[in-house]
Amino acid sequence: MATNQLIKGSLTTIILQLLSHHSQMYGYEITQKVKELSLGEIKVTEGALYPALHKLEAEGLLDTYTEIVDNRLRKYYKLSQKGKGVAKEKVSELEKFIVSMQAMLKLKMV
Amino acid sequence: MATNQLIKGSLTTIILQLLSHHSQMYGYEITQKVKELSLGEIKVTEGALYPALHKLEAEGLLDTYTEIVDNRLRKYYKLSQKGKGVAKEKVSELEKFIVSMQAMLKLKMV
DNA sequence: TTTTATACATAGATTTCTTATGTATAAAGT
DNA sequence: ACTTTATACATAAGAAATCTATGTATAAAA
Repeated sequence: MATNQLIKGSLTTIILQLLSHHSQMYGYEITQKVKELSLGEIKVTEGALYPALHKLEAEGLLDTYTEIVDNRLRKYYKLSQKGKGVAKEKVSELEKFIVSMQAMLKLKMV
Repeated sequence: MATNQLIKGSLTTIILQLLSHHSQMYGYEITQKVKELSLGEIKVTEGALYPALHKLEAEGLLDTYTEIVDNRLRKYYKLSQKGKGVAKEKVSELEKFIVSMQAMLKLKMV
């Protein structure tokens, strides 16, 4: 499983999409969920994930709270009201983008 | 048609994919082909395209030649032998990535 | 005792893109 | 006649997003 550089540009949308389908998630959980859903193809690095989460929080798209579980800190993220709207827009854009990419992958030799 | 930031990271692969299906293309032609295939959804800017083409050329993945057509310069790019191999790898990675993205887009609320 | 897993975070470097700018020809619109 | 749009290349400065490396800390497994 190589860290996939294709994720560049879509990580934020992936985070918003996951949080649209889970009432709350913590950082490590997101990395594991992406790994699981991509069948090991996509690895989200911490150096990419945490700054992305902090940025979304700073923009007011995510709300947070912390919990101690098994003596370890967890910082939970959830979509704010504003975040729910932006998530819909961004996910919709990603869907269109995927359709476009598929059109480009279906080419036949000219 | 907004310049799509989702393209980040996949532009190089798109170029290689297009050149896998056209024996040669010039820069402006690539921008138009992407626009056409994406139904206007994806606009490749010149500031992104030309540096990407030059990099691929410097890496030995693309060969070039120029032609004057209608009194205007065209610089044609085509895959080198090495480029053909790399194109296959990169396109295969992109296909896997798209599959992963679809898996993430199909989520249901948990 | 060491490695792996869990869980957060940041700093510096790198890559990649956007925006703006520049040159030049030709066709189309006003 | 003049301006805009299309064609066709290119680069520079800046912004944005990522990777790699590093750091702290607990717990379980090897």
